Amino acid sequence: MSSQRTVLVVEDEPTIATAVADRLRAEGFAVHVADDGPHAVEAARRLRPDAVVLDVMLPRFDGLEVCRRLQAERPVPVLMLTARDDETDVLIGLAVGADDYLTKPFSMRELAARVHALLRRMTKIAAQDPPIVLGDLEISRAERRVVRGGHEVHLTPTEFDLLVHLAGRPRAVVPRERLLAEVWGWADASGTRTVDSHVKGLRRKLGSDLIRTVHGVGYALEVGR
Amino acid sequence: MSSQRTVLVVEDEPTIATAVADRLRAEGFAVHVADDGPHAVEAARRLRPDAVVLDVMLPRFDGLEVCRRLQAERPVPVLMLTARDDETDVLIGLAVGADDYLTKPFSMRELAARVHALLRRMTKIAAQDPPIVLGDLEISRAERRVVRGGHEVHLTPTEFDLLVHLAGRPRAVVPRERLLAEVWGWADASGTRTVDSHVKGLRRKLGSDLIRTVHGVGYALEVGR
DNA sequence: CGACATCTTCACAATTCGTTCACGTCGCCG
DNA sequence: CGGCGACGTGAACGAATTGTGAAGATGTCG
Repeated sequence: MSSQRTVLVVEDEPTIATAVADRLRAEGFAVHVADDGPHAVEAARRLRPDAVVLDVMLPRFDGLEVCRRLQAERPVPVLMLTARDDETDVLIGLAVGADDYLTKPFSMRELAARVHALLRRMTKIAAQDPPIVLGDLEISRAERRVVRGGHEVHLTPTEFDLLVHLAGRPRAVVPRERLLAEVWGWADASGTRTVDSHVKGLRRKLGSDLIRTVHGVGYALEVGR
Repeated sequence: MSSQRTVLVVEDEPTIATAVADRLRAEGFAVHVADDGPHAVEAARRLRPDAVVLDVMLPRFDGLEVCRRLQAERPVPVLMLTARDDETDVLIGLAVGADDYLTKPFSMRELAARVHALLRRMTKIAAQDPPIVLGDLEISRAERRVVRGGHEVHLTPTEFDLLVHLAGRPRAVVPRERLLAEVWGWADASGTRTVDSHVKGLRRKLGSDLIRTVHGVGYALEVGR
């Protein structure tokens, strides 16, 4: 249950990156490092880290842009590293969704403390974010776990996101296009069977009665009120 | 938020469209862009967005016309973008069902704030679009389900859409030409028996007393008040 | 590197749906 | 009352949509 937390460090300066990564690993985190904007967004998408440590100055596109994109895809706590004590950076950073900031130079001790604080704060918020209970189906978004009929079911990340989106409007039909947009971030909905594939997975794991298909439109979650 | 919100942006100017879309994505919305009137109506039908950001000036037919058609199909909050501070536009916009408006030039920040406000307001007012209840007939558009006399009846997509359009004006005669236009999107109403065919299906499934034929004109839903 | 998990696509089968056709019936009008 | 056009109906065809198993690609982890 208290599974290891994952932190994504986005920093192009190898010296700093290594130092930060080592310290956070010593604190018990699983750490991944990305060295520019595109890599960071990419890595976050795959990794779904519990927190991101983000340098403002980066190759390709900067930390602010990264932050904006991360928040657009999935809310994630961000600790921003600013080079100078420039209030502008800080304000902009907070505007695009950063949750805390640290001015270089900073001590590793302080960094670790901030990351811990960030995660504590976030898990508190997540804990207030109540599980979705629909009949005999229970979805905990904070823990990303699903229970049906009393026992836990393992879902892949995509399956989980899909289920959450369907559960957001219980019994209502969610168009495939909309699922593609919200879960996958795709604009083009033609010629792909991805949604169907994952619905198949959900039905296999959760029972074939859970998801109703509405021909020509989309899918709907069928649950007791 | 329980589930991500989808916004449809209707704007033919690529620069503005991109800027608006990016900002809204950064705010956590799933965004789709349509670049003219027909595309907008089409996209809204498939996507069922939670809100629409709509430019008044558009190719093919203008924003007001789009707004009118959207409201005719399904109530959806609309934020209208007007080029100049012309009160006429604003008044007409509000008349055809827009819920708020913004005069160009506007800041992205303001746009985002308006969209958020729109959704907050709307979710409070209409938690869900309520089912249509007509005598012993119950139609849930969100679930795309129909119940008559207490038990559920399965309708095909076209049958369902047809029924909804008839139920939109209970007891009134809806001309076939109008049905063809609204349900099928056909301009040409001659030489086809498609409407009749689907009315047949509805009568078979829901009872022959439900739909009255008005010779030479169209059909009407006959239901208790 | 090799085992494993995940995501997406592909090809094929099964199902569902839409439209038209042919023909019988009905209603309006002179 | 007779005719003509509109409507009802069942069948049937093709088209579109979905279910499904498996393969390929990619990435993760030890």
